[in-house]
Amino acid sequence: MKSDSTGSATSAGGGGRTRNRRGEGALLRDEIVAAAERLLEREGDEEALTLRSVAREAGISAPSIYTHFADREAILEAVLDIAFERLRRLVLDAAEGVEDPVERLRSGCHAYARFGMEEPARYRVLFGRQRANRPKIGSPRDITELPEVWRRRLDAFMTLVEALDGCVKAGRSASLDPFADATTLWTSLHGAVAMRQFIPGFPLPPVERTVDDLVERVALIRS
Amino acid sequence: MKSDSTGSATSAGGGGRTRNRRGEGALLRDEIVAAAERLLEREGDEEALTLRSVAREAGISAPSIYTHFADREAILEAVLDIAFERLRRLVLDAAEGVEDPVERLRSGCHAYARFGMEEPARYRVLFGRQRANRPKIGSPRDITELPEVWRRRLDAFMTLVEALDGCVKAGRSASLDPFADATTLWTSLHGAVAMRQFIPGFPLPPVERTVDDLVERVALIRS
DNA sequence: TGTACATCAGTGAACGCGCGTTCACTGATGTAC
DNA sequence: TGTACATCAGTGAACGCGCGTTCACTGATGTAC
Repeated sequence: MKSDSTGSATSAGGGGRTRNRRGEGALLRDEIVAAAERLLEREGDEEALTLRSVAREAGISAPSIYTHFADREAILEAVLDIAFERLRRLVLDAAEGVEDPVERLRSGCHAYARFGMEEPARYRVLFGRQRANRPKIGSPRDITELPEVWRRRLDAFMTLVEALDGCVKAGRSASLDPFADATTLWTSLHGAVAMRQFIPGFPLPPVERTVDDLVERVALIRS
Repeated sequence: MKSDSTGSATSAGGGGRTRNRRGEGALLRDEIVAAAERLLEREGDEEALTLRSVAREAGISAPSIYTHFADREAILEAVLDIAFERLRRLVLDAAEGVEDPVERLRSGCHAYARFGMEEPARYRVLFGRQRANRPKIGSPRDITELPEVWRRRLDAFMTLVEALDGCVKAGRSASLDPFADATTLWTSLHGAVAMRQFIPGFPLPPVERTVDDLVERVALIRS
């Protein structure tokens, strides 16, 4: 019951997992990441991802991790990668193919909020407590000066900026500064999602309604 | 340099602190809380407040804490108390005495955001990672059903609701649902503050401008 | 005024825990000859 | 086809660390008589 070395998660009982064949050692990397993802979803908290807990969940010994990851931080990095790739995909897919610029913006915003509500642990990995490697730069002039890791994370955000631009160009938004208004819209969406995660018992309106209100009002959509 | 028992923080050098006189033992409670506050501000992270680190900062031995606090959690509770009392005061003071309802709302919102920007660690204690004792209730009908600890925390928020109500009654806001719109305004302020803390290098507009935009647009102020 | 004693404020040593990481190893598997 | 050997995938034991908490204690200080 309190065994440390044997995680009962993957193959449980008897002999434990069978090791990979020669030349297929790299497969374990994926198993480790999958275990970390499982743990994250189950515990809902990045802090639950210790090197040892991940190893336990994957059904391997702790030192085995080091064949595939430099240290604990590298595992978190991999989880982070997955999270923002997923957010990117969801937002891009939602906007893709939607012709009407306002609907395009709305659709992207709803996808963003839905991700936050339905995959709260992953969302928090992206935008919860700040990680070690946040940008140290003082005040970049524009988004392209941000470090690579941040640009990738903000890909989804850039979709919103472009969508709002589209609304302005089509005369559907009265925004005088689409970039600034897109950032405000984005941080407002973040607040809507984060607070709903934080105080689940609080009588906030359904997130869909708040998203609609925010898009219309913050992005100055003409009705 | 790596002494554990002697924190060099308060009285440093020679004999260490002088113990309180008989009957004045309760004074240590305040010293402990003050040490926790100092640590919080210096480290910027609630997690830095371990029972031992607080004791070190206060210049006392770890077990001495137990005379005044049941456990580590109780120290955090005290820090939380301070944080939301401070937020309450700032927002109430900002709104107090301002006659014009729109200005009253604006003033309260700016105070909220200023608190978040100027005392980020304290703000995060209030609205960062969720604590153990968040409300377990399902879906309260209104705010008065929330547990005491949450009602106190949301006192500042209620000021915003009332201020928005004032705007509506004065015909200065077109809001049809002041409570819902106040919550949206609040979570948007939270997002604006939280994201600025999270990505300090990102070229977001000055928070004051975003706050003004949010008040005007989300609260549907007539201009 | 003197003294025995209770109380109070606080300490030092120790506990068991889970953590990240290192190290020497084991045993199966493929390969060169 | 047989065999010695290198390589690969992964393990078990151990390390030092800081943590929260417990326990028996110490020494100064006020108080009862």
